[in-house]
Amino acid sequence: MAPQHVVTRFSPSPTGPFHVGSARTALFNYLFAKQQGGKLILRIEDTDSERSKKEYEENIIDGLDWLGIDYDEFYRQSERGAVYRDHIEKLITNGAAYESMEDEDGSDIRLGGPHFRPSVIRFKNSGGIVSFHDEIRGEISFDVTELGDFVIAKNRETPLYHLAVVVDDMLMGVTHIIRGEDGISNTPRQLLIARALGVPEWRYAHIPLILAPDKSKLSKRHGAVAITEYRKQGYLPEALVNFLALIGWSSQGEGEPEREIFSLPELVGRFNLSKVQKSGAMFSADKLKWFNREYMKTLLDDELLNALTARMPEQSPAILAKLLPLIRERITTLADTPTLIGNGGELSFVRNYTKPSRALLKTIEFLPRVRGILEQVSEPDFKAAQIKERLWDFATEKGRGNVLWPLRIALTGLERSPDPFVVAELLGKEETLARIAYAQSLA
RNA sequence: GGCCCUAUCGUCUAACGGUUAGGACACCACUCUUUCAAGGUGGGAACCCGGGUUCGAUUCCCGGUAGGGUCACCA
Repeated sequence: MAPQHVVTRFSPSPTGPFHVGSARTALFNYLFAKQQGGKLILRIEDTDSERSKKEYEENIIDGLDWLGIDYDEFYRQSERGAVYRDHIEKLITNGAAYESMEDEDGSDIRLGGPHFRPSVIRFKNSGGIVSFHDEIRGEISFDVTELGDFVIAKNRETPLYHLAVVVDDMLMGVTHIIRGEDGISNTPRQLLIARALGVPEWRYAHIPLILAPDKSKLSKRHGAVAITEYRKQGYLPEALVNFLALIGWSSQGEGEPEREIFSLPELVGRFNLSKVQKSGAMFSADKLKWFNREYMKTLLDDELLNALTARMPEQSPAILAKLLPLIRERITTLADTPTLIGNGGELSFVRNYTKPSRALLKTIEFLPRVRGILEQVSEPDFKAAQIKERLWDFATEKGRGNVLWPLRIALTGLERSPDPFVVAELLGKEETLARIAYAQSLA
């Protein structure tokens, strides 16, 4: 048999914002396809014109782009009406489907009355056991008898989900169907249709669902689920991708170094369907934060600065640049920065001087001496390390708590802030001396 | 409820019959710093239960229990 080119597809329905669960499904499809040297198809399943919205389609496309998941082909089911129509005809012609005038209970639906409904197209189901191989779970079988003659199209023009999916997967040359675990129960119906159409079967892989803290399927009511939301919250796409890849999949194994940080290309290299977990996994916001921090550490200074200034155009880039090292070690996401430099924030002292309260200062006894020492430090030497060196012995002699704490409070007025040496450098000699003098006067 | 899937620290996971059951996140302690953050060091913490199979089961099989998914003229 000739080697078959791998084709996977990600097929969201645009009925809501791009969800982290969908994003992970998309990612797994991408990783597998790329690794196999195959292609990924993005197929918008918008046959339900009532619920499908253009804005959601855009949201999905933008989200994929932001995450760096690119695809090779794009389709929209709403534009493929003729294709489905032909296959509905074909199924009716070869006797696999029929136009049904009866309701589930067998009553004729054309007779009018309060329950009048138009006729539908049903699949003629002869029952029996249908089984398939799942790459992750192994053999799965269903008794399809109970499914009855299920509906595959509203009429000769309008396909329903199962039919559209099967026709598309067939025509688009899909080889591997990688989707959420909730698709397992759809599989037998689709397989029945596929057999009637004479499709060689696909390889299936049903990946576990992402669970909320209460172990139910993750949804809106559990907080942020939209990719857009994470973007807004200042997460880096690389961090989100890395995190998502490691929910329900692990590269760890015999001989593998125990590592968790992987770039997208590295993930492509290591991905393996058979190492995908069988059980659902909870979404851990803490772990995501950790990944984000790890990725932020790797940002170069100017990259971080650019990201920050883009988010806070009203903020002076000069101040941002000055505070960068301090911001860097304090933020989890880019969005944390405004609270840090905003009023009352740990780094707010550069722009606003909060008047130190007497109680917070504790003692001002040594402030004059401190000021005296700092006056001796030359302008070019007014750096954290030098300032610390000059002050250290005196502080140690008098008790560091008695010297350093009041100094820091005098300079910032804040209960929490970076250490006094760094603060002094940031403020500059003149401002530092002025603030100390002011604090002294508070007695 | 029927059908289907699943079951290792609180969470994400490693292990593919014999291990002191490993790592990461979170947590706690200590350290650095008399603040905060970051850093460093250390610690507590798991094989759902019951039967088999086997010299030996976390690992294989069966049952139970629990959790999840799905039961549309939605996708």
